[in-house]
Amino acid sequence: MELHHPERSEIELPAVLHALSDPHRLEIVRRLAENSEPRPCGSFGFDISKSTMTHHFRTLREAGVIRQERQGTSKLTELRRDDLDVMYPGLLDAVLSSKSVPA
Amino acid sequence: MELHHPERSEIELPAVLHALSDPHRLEIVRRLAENSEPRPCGSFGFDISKSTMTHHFRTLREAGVIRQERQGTSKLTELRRDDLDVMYPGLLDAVLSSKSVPA
DNA sequence: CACAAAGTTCGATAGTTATCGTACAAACAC
DNA sequence: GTGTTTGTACGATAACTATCGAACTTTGTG
Repeated sequence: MELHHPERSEIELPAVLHALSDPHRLEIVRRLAENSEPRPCGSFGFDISKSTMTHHFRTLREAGVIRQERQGTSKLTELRRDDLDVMYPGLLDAVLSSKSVPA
Repeated sequence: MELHHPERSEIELPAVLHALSDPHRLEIVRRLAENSEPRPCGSFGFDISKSTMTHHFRTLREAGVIRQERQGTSKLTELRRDDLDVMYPGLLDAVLSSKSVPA
């Protein structure tokens, strides 16, 4: 399947806010921000099923929050910090600077 | 009915992000920010029903984004900018500084 | 080739949400 | 009192969402 990523200019604020409003997805974004190396989806030790993880990653990707790329049998994920900082300056920093809550 | 407002320390980030992720509610918050006078709920010319407006204002209030107070037959609404700026510094500014989209 | 690893797709389900119309309540004006 | 204004409560409904398990695909490894 093709991975659809919105262009920078197509990243919509309500979609970004909605993507970040789920505790699991918020935690994913926090961890991606702490460790800026792209990392596979499976490297988050959440206690939820693989198909649910797929759903959350797709939500983040389609909102323009993350970028995903196939790499062998896994899929590397990184934060679209550059694009988000241009479109919505300060938003990601504000979200990330608040205390983390266990997912 | 009693109006429940969360304490400042009880304002949860996912709830705030969710409250702001709806285009109607985002527009309400933008207008409250532009004109800092408390204003009645009916003073937003949205083309949605009164009961839906009640729903959106309740969502914003229970998330801790707005404060509401009865004043005669109407109800005055104002942004909880002080509390939001303490709990999540920069968040509201980042959201408000992005271009407005018609609801 | 067979097998393992990492994700996706496909229902299914239970819960939430945005919307409406109608009926109701509270405060005010007359 | 009768209305008027402003908003709430109550169903109802259609759409969306978070979750799962089972089957599948793709890539790499032996």
